[in-house]
Order: sequence, then structure tokens, then C-alpha cells
Amino acid sequence: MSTPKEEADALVAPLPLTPLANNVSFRDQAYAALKQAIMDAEIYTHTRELRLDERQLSRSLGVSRTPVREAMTLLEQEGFLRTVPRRGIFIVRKTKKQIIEMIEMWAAIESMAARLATVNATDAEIGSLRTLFDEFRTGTPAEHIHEYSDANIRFHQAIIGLSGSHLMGKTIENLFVHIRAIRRLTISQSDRAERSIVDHMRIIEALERRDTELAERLVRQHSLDLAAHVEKYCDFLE
Amino acid sequence: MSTPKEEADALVAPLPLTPLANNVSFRDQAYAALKQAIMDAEIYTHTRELRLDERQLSRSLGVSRTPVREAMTLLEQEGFLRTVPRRGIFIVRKTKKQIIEMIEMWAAIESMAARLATVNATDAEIGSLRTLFDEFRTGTPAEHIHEYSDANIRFHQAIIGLSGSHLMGKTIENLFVHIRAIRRLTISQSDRAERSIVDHMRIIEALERRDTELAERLVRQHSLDLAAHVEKYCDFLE
DNA sequence: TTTTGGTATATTGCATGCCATGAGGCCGGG
DNA sequence: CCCGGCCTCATGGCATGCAATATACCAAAA
Repeated sequence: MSTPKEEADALVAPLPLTPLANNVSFRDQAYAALKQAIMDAEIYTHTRELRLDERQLSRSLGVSRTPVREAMTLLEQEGFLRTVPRRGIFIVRKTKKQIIEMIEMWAAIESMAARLATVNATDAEIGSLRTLFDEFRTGTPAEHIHEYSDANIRFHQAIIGLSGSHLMGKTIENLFVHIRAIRRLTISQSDRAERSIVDHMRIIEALERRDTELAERLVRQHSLDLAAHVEKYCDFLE
Repeated sequence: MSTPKEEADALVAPLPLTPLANNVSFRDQAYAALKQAIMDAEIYTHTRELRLDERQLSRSLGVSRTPVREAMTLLEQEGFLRTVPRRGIFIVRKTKKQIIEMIEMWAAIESMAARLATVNATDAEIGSLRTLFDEFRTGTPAEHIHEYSDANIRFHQAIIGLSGSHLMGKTIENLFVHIRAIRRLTISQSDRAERSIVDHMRIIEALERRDTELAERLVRQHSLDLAAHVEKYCDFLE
């Protein structure tokens, strides 16, 4: 015989359902689609200007202009687009100075993240870096630049993750969209790939030894080296 | 007698004009107005939830909902608002953890800015910090907390400015909107104001001596001290 | 009294149409 | 050939109306 309480429990049917996906508004979908399209555009491999059209995009996405406009408003604030009234909406190509600023900002954030990681992360979390590192090392740089570059970025994002700072993760994410676009153009130059592997190994060791100052310095220097490299050899970026 | 080349040069009239300010769309005006209103809302001095209404705001601003919506889309992405479909739009009150993350990010950026400043800034630019410092010191903390706090923030923004990084300036600007809101609540506690003056003086001296490592360390520690203070004494933040 | 179902209301999401504007083409004059 | 004025229309900015739905309230049944 069941008590009233038990009957009630049986009736509410505690099926473990996921709360449906509420945040898939057309605006957010358009935002994601446009951002992906911009990332895939390989904007630094050619020089013609890339113009978008609200109406055409809304037709392509099958929604009205309003959510597309709102998505483009977001992308404009993030620095991916620039809208000029009555001229069009253009994909922004970053100048060399802007890219260097982004790399310096990356250096600032990731070095602080490394500092925090030596204090906050568990040994297991730090240890997981070695997995990513293997992934990174085994990708033969010259042949699989895409996979190599992506593994590289995942490694750095993992360090940010170790800091436990959600804000840093979110900020770096957008920077990497830009940096990734030019990284493929720089990673194959000189012996940067080889040196990256050494740098990454040293960073892991410093984190494992909880050497706060060293980890911070190594991470910072690794990024600033890239900035210096871009400064010297990437004049093709305007 | 002038050559044709010289005549041409004379005709082009190289007046250094600014490209006019075209960005005064209703959307941008609404964005500025709303952001200011949020900053003035003193959201941390009371606990009731703050809801906004699209239509009421559009009536207040004298425009339609569309530009207001786009402005709110921006503010939502910047973390000032949170919209819940068919519920309303709410001003976000940051949790203690989020505020600490913002202060850590501030520490990351400003310490890197100090590093860059020791390399890039001119003596005159660094010297201008002393002006701000006097402004900061003469504001008697206990009596004019607002002016004091604003002068404080201007000092830190000036350091970011010395780095020459536009990106860092823009990023810090939004962080400070949040940090300013709680700074007034913390600056009067203990002897933080007195120590800030000492810290600022040491930072200026390190910059003047172009001591990259020291300047970076002092700036970082100054910010991280605030983070630790908030961690210890600001439990009222949720 | 408690619960359940229905309905009114409030509020955002989206679609659509109009408008102001200026970029670019065209033409006529020099 | 060059230049300036005019016209057209593409295009982003904005206003507005409809749709969807979360919430509150109420009435009726258990």
C-alpha cells in the first residue's frame, strides 16, 4: 500500500530531462553561423575586400533581417565586422599593430592564468596538459598545419582553463579567432614549431613544480616571442 | 614660378581633418544612455532586482524599440544585462567570484601595460602620471570618496594609456565600470587609501627608472592586493 | 483547504515595410 | 578628355505589428 506522499512522487515522474535548449534564438544562431563563416573565410590569404549584405544573409539563413542585424551588431562590437551606412558591412582585416596588441593581451592574460594555475589547479589538472602536449608534438608540423595549429591553441586554452577564471577563458576565445587566422601563416616560418615544443615542455614542468614566477615568465615570453616575430616578419599584414 | 607638381600639392589642401563623427545612430545613443544609467544605478547598495522594459525605455528615449533592443544586445554581451525571454531584462549584479576574476584580469592587463610602458612611453608621458598622482593624493579620501575613487581609476587608466595599446584600454574600460561600482564600498575600509598612495608612488618611480620587472610586479601586486581584500572582506557580495 | 485547469495580461522575439541618404552612373558642357 | 551637376537606386536605420509564451490570477473540483 502506498502513502499519499508516495503516490505524489510516482505521479511527478522524475524523468531526467534536459531543460530544452532555450538559448537558440534566431539571433544566436545567426551569430554562430556568421562567426563560423568569418573564421572560415581565410581573410588573410587574399586582399579583396569582403562585403556582406543584410538582406542576402537573412535570405540565406531563412530568417528576417532583424535577428541577423542583431547578430551583426554583436560581431561588430567584437571587432569582426565594420558597418558603413549605405556602403555595406565589411569583414575587418586586422592591421599588424592590432594583431600585435592582441598577442600582447594574450601574453598578459595567459601569464596571469599560469600564475593562478600554480596556486589553484590540482596536480591532475596540470597533468592533463601532457596529453594535449603529446597531441601537439605528434602532429607533424610541416604536413598537418591545421591540426598542429589547432592543437597548439588547445594547449594554450587549457592553461587558461587551469586558472579557473571563466572571464579569461571567454576573453581569450575571441582573441584566438583572430590569432588563429594568422597563426597558420607564421607557424611554418623559421623553426618556430620546434621551439614551441620546447617552450611548451618547460611551461608544463614549471607548472608541475608550482613555480609561480617561472611559469608566468615562460608563458609571457612565449607569447611575446610571437609578437616580436610578427613585428619582424609579417610586414605583409599592411 | 611654381611647377605643376607644386600647384597640385597646393590644391589638395592637406588639412588634417577628422573623418566626421558618423556614429551617432540611435542605437549608439541608446547604448551610451543605458550604460550611463546602469553605472549610476548604484546596483550594489541595495538588493532588489532591477528590471528594465524595452518599450518603456524606448518611450523614455523617444525612439522605437529596435535601436533600444540592439543597444541592449550589446550591453548583454558585455555582461551588464541579462535578458530572459518573456520575463524581462535585468541588470546583472556580479558575484564575488566574478568580481575577483575581473580584478585578476585587470592585474594581468595593467601589469603588462606597465611592462610595455617602460619600453614604449616617453619620459614626458610617464611624467604626466605625477600630475594625476597629485590629484589623487590631494583628494581627501574620507570626505570625497567619489572624486578620490575617480582619480584613482584615472591613474590606472593612464598607465594603460602609456602602453600604447588601444585594445587594452578598451578592455579595461568595461572592467572598470564594474570595479568602480564596488570600489567605493572597499576604499574606505581599513587603511587601503593610505597604502594606495604609497603603491602609486612606487609605481611611478619604477616606471621612471624604466625598471620593467619591478614596475610590472608592483602593478600586479597592487591589483592582486585588492582581489585578496575583496576575497576576505566582501562577503556581502552574495 | 488544496490542487488543477483555464484565461488574461505582460513582455520579448521576429517579420515586414518605409525612409533617409549618399554612392555611382549618366549626361552635358567646356 | 575632363569635370561638375543631376538622377537613380541600393542599402542600412528605424518604426510598427504580429506571434509566442511565461506569469498571475481566478474559479471550480477534490
